[in-house]
Amino acid sequence: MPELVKKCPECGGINLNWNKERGEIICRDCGLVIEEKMVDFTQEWREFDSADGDRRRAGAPMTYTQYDHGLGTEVGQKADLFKLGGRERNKFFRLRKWQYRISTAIERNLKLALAELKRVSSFLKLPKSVEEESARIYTLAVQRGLVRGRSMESVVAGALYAACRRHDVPRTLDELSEASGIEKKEIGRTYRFVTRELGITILPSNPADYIARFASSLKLSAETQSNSIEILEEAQKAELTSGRGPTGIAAAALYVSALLHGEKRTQREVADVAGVTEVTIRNRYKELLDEMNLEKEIKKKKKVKKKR
DNA sequence: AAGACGAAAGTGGTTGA
DNA sequence: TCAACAACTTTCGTCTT
Repeated sequence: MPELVKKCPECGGINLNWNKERGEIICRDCGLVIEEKMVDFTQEWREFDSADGDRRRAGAPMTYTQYDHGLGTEVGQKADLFKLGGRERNKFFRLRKWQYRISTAIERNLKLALAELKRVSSFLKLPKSVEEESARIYTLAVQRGLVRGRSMESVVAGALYAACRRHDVPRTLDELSEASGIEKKEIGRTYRFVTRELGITILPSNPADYIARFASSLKLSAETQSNSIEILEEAQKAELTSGRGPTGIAAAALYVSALLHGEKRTQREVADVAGVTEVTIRNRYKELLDEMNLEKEIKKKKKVKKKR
């Protein structure tokens, strides 16, 4: 925490929280944001100049979730106006006008879009890193004019979806669709379009990334969860996973694992949280049984039950 | 009665000519 | 641009628990 502020000017509290990432100081008692866009005093761990090892930089940390990156400029201020002569004053107005024209269209769009983005992101409880990434993607998309002809919201949703995938915190299209109010296919379309145009490469999502979330909403034990990941790994070796929807595979692995651990969930329940149908689970489930020697274990379970 | 299973027909998207 | 194709869904009837 920099020396500048020690007490909250509003309530006098000393319980201040310095959010380095956003360059804000916030009073924990009254919630007042005391200082925004302040200089980040933490060191930059990159070497700028090999001649001296001095690491430094200046300026507020840049962020994409603020429409002007937190670095916006404005030509002149009203107060300066009175110091200028007629000619200078004309020049001043001209410059201001240009500045306004250039930036206003894109910025207004970004301002709205980022508000929407934050809304959806917080609805889905996405981490800050994903939010930043998607804001970056959206900004690029706007600059390339990719939003034209598409609704702003759908591009936002597409950017979020892409960011989720890149950060290995995949959300299903259904979830994104629910959070943003955009149709699933529309999101998928803009997602593909934007990533293609921007040359963003996305690895196919790993089913294991879904396990944790599905397991917790099904209230399954930790063992069941880790076991299902083992099942997934075997399935991947047996090449059961390529070309299939990752959610279906994750759901099936979880279903099998739950059976083996005596924490049975119905196919319906698993299907619902995974956003697939029972039929898909059945198909994957059957393949899993075929390829792995799980049949015996399942039968064992059944026998145990009969004895009781 | 509810859940599991499987067949058949339909949908949206990819691929290759 | 169109047709073939694979994955997935919807729907429905049957079997099992």
